[in-house]
Amino acid sequence: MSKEQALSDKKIQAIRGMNDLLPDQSPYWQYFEAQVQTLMQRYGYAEVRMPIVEQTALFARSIGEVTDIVEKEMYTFDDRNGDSLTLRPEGTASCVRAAMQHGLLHNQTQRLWYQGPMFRHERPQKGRYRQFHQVGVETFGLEGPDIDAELILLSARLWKQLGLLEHVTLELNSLGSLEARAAYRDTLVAYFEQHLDLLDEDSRRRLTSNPLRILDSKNPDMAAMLDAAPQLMDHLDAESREHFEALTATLDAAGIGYVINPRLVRGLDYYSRTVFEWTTSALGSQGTVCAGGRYDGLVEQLGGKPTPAVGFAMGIERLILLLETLDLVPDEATPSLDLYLLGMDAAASREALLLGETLREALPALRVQVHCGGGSFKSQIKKADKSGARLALLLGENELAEGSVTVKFLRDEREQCSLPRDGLAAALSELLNVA
RNA sequence: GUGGAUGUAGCUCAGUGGUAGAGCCCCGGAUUGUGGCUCCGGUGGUCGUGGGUUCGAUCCCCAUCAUCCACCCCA
Repeated sequence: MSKEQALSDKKIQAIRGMNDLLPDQSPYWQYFEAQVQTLMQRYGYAEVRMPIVEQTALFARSIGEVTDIVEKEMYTFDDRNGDSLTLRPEGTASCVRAAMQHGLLHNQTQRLWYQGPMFRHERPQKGRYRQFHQVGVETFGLEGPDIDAELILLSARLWKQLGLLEHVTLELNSLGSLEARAAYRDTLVAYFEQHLDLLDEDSRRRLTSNPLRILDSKNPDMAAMLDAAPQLMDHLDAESREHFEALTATLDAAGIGYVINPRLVRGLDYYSRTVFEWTTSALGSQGTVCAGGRYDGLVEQLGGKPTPAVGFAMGIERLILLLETLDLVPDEATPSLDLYLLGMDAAASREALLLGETLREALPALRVQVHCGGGSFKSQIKKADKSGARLALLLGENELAEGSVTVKFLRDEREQCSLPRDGLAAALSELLNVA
């Protein structure tokens, strides 16, 4: 079978690892996004929105040429003029680019956030998709540990709001300054080279690409050797140590629990000093729900003035999965109808449609659905019930003749009643307690 | 990229080498203008796709695509 034939015969479906968000799920997302938006406003962070596509070089230069993300996970293609473009695999690089390009970093500090889709060509799995969504938070121009602490407090407040705080763990580490990190890296590589025979295949590969990540290995055969490896914490420069100690002291004072994980190494090259991760054990192997750190060198690396920066990103799919798993989405997050209007015949149906408009005009908070598509009276009432509405408003010949509506209580044991259409809004407002 | 499991109705799943079933959903009826419960009836499937073996394949074999789980990676 030719490729063309295969394409034409095949049902068209979504790209692997890229999901549709359907009506039963969208309320969860709206709930989460609303929580995030108000939280950011409460901390004085401003939203930015960047394009989904950037020049490939932006990611290669920021994330690191030899990381897995850049080497084999990016959606990269040529634009019609031959430029190499890439669907963003993460948001920080774009955000830095945007902030630099528009002078947001010129002698000022910034607290920014964004959200949107990211793209990585990985094998899909629970909590890991090729198009996934992140909320990113980035701050610029602030070098002290106070802003590191603020970001962690902000994220902790979000977990608290969502009811997740007791289900996630904060892991902390410091990578030291870029210089200290580079020196430690050399020490570590030297150590591993002495124990080459103990390294598994993956780790040998990482010896040249990202030796720090070997520390993170799950291979039990390597555990003893890794335990004996030189510790990052012992190789911190004095300033980084001070920075880290100030951060933990602030977290202690704020009552935020954490675990210092000397093996916590973020995968992206641009991190230095503080790195942290919020993890959960409730999601299987993709347990990192939020992660970030300091990247003081990145702005300069991308051609800007040296600018301290810290940020983090949350994985929205993972957080929503967690909220679902733990049944933490409140019922109010799924909005239900107040009224379902229906008419017995064509004339009454048209009247119902118009009455719906009148009521929405008078009571903006009212949630009203008008039956469309005809059908028997009985089937229309069934639909009213299924809609979840609290009341059904029935219109028929009698109601049209006397200018009334029949109000049927769908959720209460209460006799239906007749109300005049004059002043109906006021009567319903009282009945439903809706403004 | 590697390993394993699974693809049958819109959904959740039975099933057999002789071209298919249940429950839920949906539609209609029992109830001339009244939902939820009950009863009766009905719509709906190229058994993921392509090929092979066979008189005959949804079932056996191969390939492919998709989903899930783990590795890897990471949010």
